[in-house]
Amino acid sequence: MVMENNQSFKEKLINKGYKVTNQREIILDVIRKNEGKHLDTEEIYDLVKVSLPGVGIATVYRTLALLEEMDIINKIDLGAGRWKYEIDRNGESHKHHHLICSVCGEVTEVEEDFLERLEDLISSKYDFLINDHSLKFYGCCSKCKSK
Amino acid sequence: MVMENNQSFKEKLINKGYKVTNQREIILDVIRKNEGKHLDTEEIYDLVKVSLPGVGIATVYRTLALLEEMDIINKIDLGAGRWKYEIDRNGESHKHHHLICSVCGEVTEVEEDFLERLEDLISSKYDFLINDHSLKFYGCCSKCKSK
DNA sequence: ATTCATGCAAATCGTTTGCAACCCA
DNA sequence: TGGGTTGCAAACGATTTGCATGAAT
Repeated sequence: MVMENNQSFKEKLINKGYKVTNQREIILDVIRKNEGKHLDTEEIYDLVKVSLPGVGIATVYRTLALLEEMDIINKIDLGAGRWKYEIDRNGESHKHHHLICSVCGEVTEVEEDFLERLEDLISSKYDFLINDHSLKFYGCCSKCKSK
Repeated sequence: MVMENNQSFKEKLINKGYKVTNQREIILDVIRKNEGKHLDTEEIYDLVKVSLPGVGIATVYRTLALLEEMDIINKIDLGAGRWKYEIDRNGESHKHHHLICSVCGEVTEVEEDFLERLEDLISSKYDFLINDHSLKFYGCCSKCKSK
């Protein structure tokens, strides 16, 4: 199968003493080719099975944990016990927020980050050192509104 | 045992054809008496067992779901798969944010709500009708910083 | 007496782990 | 060859459900 732009992934694996396997390449490929779709573990598993019918879900869980540890993907907490995976863009994952449609479940990214001043204010008022934040808006997306 | 200010709770139960039981009164009492402590299900269970040693955890789960359905408590999503319960204050539960200490797990409430202008901006730019939002800051609380 | 609620245990769901077989280096 | 990796099944923790018993009305 054809892989694109996974040279650094292979190198990272080798550098850490890990092995380059079909499963790992296909799982990362599925995440890359579905960027923006905010796949969860089960959805990734289903897509990987298309190329690799015999794959076990344990391998998917283990590979997602590995990719996260290697800072290749981020596990995004959508709240309500839901998670999604997305490609890490140089540690800038916290620099955007999510719009979560309560009707269809669609997740849209809001590229801006508006919270710096608010962080400063809270940080001093509550004497709390802020490392990260998570901001989600729940409601109804434009597609669902028009129905 | 002495219960305070649960008249409306009893009335609501009766109005809906539910029964007033010791378990239900004690569980609500525990949540009321620990407001601000952000108890999860297991912690509520442990506290209820003090007054009612034989209680089953299924009863706690069922009663929490009932209290939520009756708008007496809110289930607050703290992210990272963690939840807490708090007394419903007339649907104003979304008007505050949470500081979550990554070291000790302490949850502090930030009473202010700063997001109205941001909501307006996002709402028009993304054509997304916002019903609710969730904002969490992760970091290190003052107690843990000083250690 | 009737009906709903409870406690218990079994079932379920998503995730993790132990282990023998397997495969990449 | 040898150690990391896989698939499978069992284990796991949190939550839910079925059912007979027990309590509230």
